[in-house]
Amino acid sequence: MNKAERTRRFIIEKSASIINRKGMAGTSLSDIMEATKLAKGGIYGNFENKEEICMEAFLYLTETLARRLDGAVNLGRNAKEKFHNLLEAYKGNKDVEGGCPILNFGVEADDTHPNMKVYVKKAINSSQKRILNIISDGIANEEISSTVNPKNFSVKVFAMIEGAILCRRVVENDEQMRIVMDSIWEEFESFLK
Amino acid sequence: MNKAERTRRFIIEKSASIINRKGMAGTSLSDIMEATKLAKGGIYGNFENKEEICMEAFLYLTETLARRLDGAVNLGRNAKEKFHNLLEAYKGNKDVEGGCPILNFGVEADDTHPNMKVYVKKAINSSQKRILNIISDGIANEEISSTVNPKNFSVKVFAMIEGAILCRRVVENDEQMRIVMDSIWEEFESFLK
DNA sequence: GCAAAAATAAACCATTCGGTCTATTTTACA
DNA sequence: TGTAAAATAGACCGAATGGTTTATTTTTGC
Repeated sequence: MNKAERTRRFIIEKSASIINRKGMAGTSLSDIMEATKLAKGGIYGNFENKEEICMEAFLYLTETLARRLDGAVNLGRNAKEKFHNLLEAYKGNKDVEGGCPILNFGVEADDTHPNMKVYVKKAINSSQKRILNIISDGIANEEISSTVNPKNFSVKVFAMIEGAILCRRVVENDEQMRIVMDSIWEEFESFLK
Repeated sequence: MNKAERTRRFIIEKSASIINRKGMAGTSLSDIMEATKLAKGGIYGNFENKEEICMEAFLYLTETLARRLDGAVNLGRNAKEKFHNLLEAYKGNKDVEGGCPILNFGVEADDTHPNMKVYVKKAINSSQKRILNIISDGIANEEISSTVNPKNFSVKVFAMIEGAILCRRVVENDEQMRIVMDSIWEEFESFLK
């Protein structure tokens, strides 16, 4: 990684949580300048424009999150453990400043940033696939009842988690998140053979 | 309603869907001027600042939505019909331009607009209460099994719906919304005596 | 360690931002 | 219908916006 790549990376890392919190429109170049302690030249020498920084910030945030979730899942030795670890990882993810990037960028991008929307779409897909794979594998090795529809379940669980994240952030307490997660887990356990 | 009140109302109605789509930070005064065909003086004579317009726009959007949902619910003669009507009303709510204001304003407000966050919090509460009341009443008149926890169910259903709205808007098709709604309905039916 | 290349600081740009002010028009009421 | 009050248009404001350019500094490879 040469200097340019390192600086680019540095700018993304420093900007990502600001953009995640304040939004794309709400984050100004001076915010980014302050966070990186770089002058405009230093930033625009590495990026085309603000939009490019936002794009990269989103990818960085989702990749970081994906790594964490995948890491948790992979610690499980079977579907039950994997799914449990995934829920716990989501619950404990408060430290990603600003909340879920899929939620934040998705809401802002849907009407105004078609390019960003494509990235968010992919991130939603990956998130649902992570759940789906656990279920499908669980069915394949006869851990989970084959009557379960993995696609439907993964769509539903993902929606519930995103909704719960919204509520946790706005209402400012964990009760609703706990209720939702407990409910997901209860349903999952009923699938186990 | 005198002229000032009418103009104020007019500005809110014209601005609301723009702010819902582009966000508070993403909506400029010139956007509002263009939508209302008013000059700055005409706008600032009726509002203190942009934030006040955003606040009122949110209230207008949520009140409009609440009226529609309540209207649908009240057409039902029992818990089953009421809940069915509510789900259908949510499904058909695509015409509120920009999607659910709770989602849009909630995501933008959570880190940056504490006053707005209070309003969103109240709107979440009302939405959950609408669901909760249907269930509680259904239990009271022995239509729904008393083993159901109305609070937990309403929290869960609300989270699922908001998550589904996000997915519908980003992924740009109704499949996930349909899956989520079908799943909610299936669970609800299992509660009926 | 030196020269070429890459990266950065900072002055600069036009434009837009939210917001104010005053002159004029419109409304409302007697 | 005349007049006082309310409402609006539009010029104006300074600050901040995203973005460009140029001169300087820092890296890099020999």
